Amino acid sequence: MKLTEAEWQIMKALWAKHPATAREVMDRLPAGVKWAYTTIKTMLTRLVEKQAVSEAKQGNISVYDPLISQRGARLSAFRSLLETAFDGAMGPLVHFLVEEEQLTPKQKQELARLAQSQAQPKGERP
Amino acid sequence: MKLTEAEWQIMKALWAKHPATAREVMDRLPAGVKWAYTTIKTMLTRLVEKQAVSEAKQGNISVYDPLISQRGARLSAFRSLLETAFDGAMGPLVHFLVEEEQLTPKQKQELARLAQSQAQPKGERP
DNA sequence: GCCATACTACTACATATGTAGAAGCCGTTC
DNA sequence: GAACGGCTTCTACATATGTAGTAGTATGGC
Repeated sequence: MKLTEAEWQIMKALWAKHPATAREVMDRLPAGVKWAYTTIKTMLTRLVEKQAVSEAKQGNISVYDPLISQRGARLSAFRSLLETAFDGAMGPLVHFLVEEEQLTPKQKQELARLAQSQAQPKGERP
Repeated sequence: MKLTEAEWQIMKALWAKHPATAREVMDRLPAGVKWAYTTIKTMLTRLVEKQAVSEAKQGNISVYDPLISQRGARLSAFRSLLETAFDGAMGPLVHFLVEEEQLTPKQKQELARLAQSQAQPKGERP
């Protein structure tokens, strides 16, 4: 499920609160995003077509719900980046991440800590 | 410098060997990619317009060179993903990376190792 | 009952992206 | 010197994406 930039904005608003009406989505868009109400409707309609969002009518009002999770969306966005920009392999990305800046020392530490705890699970969990 | 999927293919071929003619680029595209020669030319022209690639004439033949590095392209693709899908923060991405699968245990170990070596620089640098 | 709202469906349109054909120019080969 | 093959520039066109207007319809307030 590949989302476009604009679709991400809508989805984020929906994930933040759902089910939600188009108007509610509108109210939750980041301050910078100033779209016409009908633009939001268009995006929502497209997302419904894509089956990223469900639409239910309450009376004549549409109420939307995400059908894909943020995690799922992140996963596919991430995989897509990995494919096109990093030869589809984690190796180059890990290298890039750690070597080529990006991380503050603190984040590096956290990363190291997390990675380690994952790499060597002591009392593993079912 | 935002590259599209197709443009990435071209750039990868160019990074692999450059300067290169359109035909050389064509020969270096991944096996799966079967584009008409003129398609490659179109992509190259667009990349030149975008200033991602330079074009020099040798006689009547165009020879292309990347103007942006793979590293640079990766960086901006990465940042773009971070922006749209991970709230622009490394935190969520690091969490995602480590928690939400993706890494083999081996990679996690490597990541931990790399991250640690970076996180605790002994003779630090200004 | 009538009006102002708010909502919906449909249509529109510019720009971006993927993909390629057509036509013309030039050097190599008989 | 005519034909062939390769290169170039232009043009084309479908689909995707971003963004929104218009017109019709239902609803709550007075």
